[in-house]
Amino acid sequence: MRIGYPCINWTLDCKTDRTFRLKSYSEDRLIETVENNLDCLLRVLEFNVRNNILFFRITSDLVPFASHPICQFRWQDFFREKFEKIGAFIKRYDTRISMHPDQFVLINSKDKKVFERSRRELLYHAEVLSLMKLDTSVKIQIHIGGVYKDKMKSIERFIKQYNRLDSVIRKRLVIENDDVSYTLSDCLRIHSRIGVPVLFDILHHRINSSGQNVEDALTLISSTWKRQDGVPMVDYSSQKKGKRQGRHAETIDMRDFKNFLVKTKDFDFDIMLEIKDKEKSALKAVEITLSDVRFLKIKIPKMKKFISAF
DNA sequence: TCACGTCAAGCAGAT
DNA sequence: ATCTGCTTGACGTGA
Repeated sequence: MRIGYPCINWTLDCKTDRTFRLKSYSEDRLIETVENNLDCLLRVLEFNVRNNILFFRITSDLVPFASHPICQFRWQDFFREKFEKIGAFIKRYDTRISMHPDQFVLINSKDKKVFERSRRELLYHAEVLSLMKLDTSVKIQIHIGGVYKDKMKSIERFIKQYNRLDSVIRKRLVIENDDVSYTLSDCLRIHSRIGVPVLFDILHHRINSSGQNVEDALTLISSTWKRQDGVPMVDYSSQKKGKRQGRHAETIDMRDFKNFLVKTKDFDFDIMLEIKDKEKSALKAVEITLSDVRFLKIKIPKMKKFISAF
């Protein structure tokens, strides 16, 4: 099991998701921003390895406007070596990477233009991971999309339009149950048709449940991940107390987390902590898994000492 | 230096 | 009809 957090590290004094306004787009601006984001990404990954955090979600904002028509610059060629260097670091320390395109990516949209924009955005995500030379266990997670007042038709449209996606996208795509529309059972039904692995989101399952307990859910999703997909990925977060359902907590609820670890001790998976304070909660989670013999299945870096990445 | 209006993209649910 | 949340505030103009 690896423990991770998404996109942002608050401890370091750099950002991996710096951006700018579309109106201020220029090649110089793009180069400057991407250079900053990639350099920072390597620093974040090194911070993570030093702290036994071997799972990390890379931000979709790494290359601003990458899938927008305004971007004609070949950032792939310009930054090829930097991407390779980051990828080498990731592989060397056996870090698991994921990406999560944002809410505008909709495979099952009724609007051809929305589907085409989504395809281009997914291609950008797949390109980033290919440039890092990462294998197909490195996944891009998306939700099923909109319901458009007819869930059955929208699921069929998802399947049809999924099959039109480029193979570089399909081999990395995984689907995740969401908090309002598509449940775990909906995702499993889609898996049975097209074989796409299912990522299990604990909090979404609590809010928008299809009835399974956590153990049964993990059994079900585990069989959707094949050898080339790596171990299953799970999104974990605590509900923010007294707030609207689905809001993420400020920091990890250690009692709830320990309960979860005990319940799931017989499964192997990588866990993404979707919690506001990011690496702080990940550090707490790593600490408990390393200090309590009941949870000793956590992965630690292959090499104790490592050469500085920068 | 700082306040604050606005930012590529879509949907669903709340107000 | 309009606003908010989503994985996350922060860019950039004007004073």
